[in-house]
Amino acid sequence: MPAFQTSPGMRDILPPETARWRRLNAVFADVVSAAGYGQVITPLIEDVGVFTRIGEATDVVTKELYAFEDRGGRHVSLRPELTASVCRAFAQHRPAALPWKVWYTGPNFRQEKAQRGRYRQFDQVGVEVLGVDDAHLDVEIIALAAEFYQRLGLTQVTLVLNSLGEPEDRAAYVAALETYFADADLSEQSQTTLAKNPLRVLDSKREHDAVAIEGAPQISEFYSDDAAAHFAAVQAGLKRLGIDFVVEPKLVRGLDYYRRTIFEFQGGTLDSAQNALGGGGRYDGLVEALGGPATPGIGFALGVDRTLLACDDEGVFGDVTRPLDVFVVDVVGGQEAAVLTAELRAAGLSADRGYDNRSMKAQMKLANRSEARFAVIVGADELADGTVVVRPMARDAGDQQTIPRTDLISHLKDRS
RNA sequence: GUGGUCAUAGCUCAAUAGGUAGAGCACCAGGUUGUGAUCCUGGCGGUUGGGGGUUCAAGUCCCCUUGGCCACCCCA
Repeated sequence: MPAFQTSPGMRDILPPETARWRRLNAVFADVVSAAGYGQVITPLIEDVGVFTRIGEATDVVTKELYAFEDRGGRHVSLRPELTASVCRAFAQHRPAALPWKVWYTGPNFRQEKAQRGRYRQFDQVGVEVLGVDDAHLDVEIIALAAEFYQRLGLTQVTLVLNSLGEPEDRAAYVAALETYFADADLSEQSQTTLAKNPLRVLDSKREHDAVAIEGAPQISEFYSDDAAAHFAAVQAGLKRLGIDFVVEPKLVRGLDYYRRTIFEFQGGTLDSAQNALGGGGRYDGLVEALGGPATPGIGFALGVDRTLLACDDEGVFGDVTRPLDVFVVDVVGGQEAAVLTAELRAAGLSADRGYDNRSMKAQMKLANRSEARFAVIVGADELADGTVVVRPMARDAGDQQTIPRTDLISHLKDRS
């Protein structure tokens, strides 16, 4: 057993898996860049206050924060999510040109018990837009996420949609829920939840609570005219773009800052405990809560791990490793391989080589394992003649040939 | 955080009623002194997650601990 292993809930991501990560990020960057979004990179560590503002009734903040005091006595924390950091950055730098449309990718940290698709350090990709209240923006945001999934090849993704109404609507609804649930037959855990955040009771998966939740008042009964109109506009916009969705009145997302539009993408193949691939919503009060000007905002974050799991389950987005062009086999000491790989790489061809002056057989095995398209072989004869052997590695790619060493680059380029 | 379950070579797994750990894959080396992917032979490789206990004897029983997985919780 090794002396050290990754901490609980943490893990290494090694090749070839890392290639899939890069690919996923590249697809995401393509989608959002094409929509005018710029990348932001914010610190992993923030003043803990940045995160405590996102909700006193949120486990992410109250129980799972990696908070500590640094050597200067500052109370800081690893970020549990990125929306708060982006809003803090907005409040700090006050970009003048609105809307401010940004995207990001990176790790987040939550100290909860890990299981499949749920790690203490987990990556998200996401976008945030600040400064625009338009329902068309809600539609655009959702459409971007949908396009991302589509580009990956995922088909079993369900968009679940709801609106929490304006803050006053939400407050009125919460009050109504409190009254209703006070007399309802709830499980012990849900009664605890009720005291902290009545909305969250709707999320309970316990059978005990099913009847009570079924009969609970619906948020839609509390929408103001504006909220109802906004929600209707969002739905109409999605239909116009041919994006399927399901309105789920009981959808309440974890973070407390959401207002009006909220949405979640659920994978069809994952177990319910991890089926939330990603989600987001409108958070019109968050920038203000962080000391900035009153600014509407909306965004989403998508879990990279879970998205990759969903890709596995659907059998899409499989092998993304780029095959090598050339593997150089040098059985005359290794110096020739050093020169040849340098030349090949400079010419834009990918090239690897064998080391330790191993036998030709051993080096050919390496060439085979590397999945290179060609082996370039240099032995004593070739060295003396100023030639190289170019051997195609695929089964039906023809015979190897000996060519002048000076022709190697052009020869390979002709054959690719 | 609570509960359940599991933990044996790098990987996937075996090991009858407790008796001093095996296989496949992978890796390495050979198979007529230059050539891989098939095949054959051989080799390397484990103080059975860690610690303690019961026993003449424990991978196999008991306790503790660490970690994975699953459910709850929460969320991406």
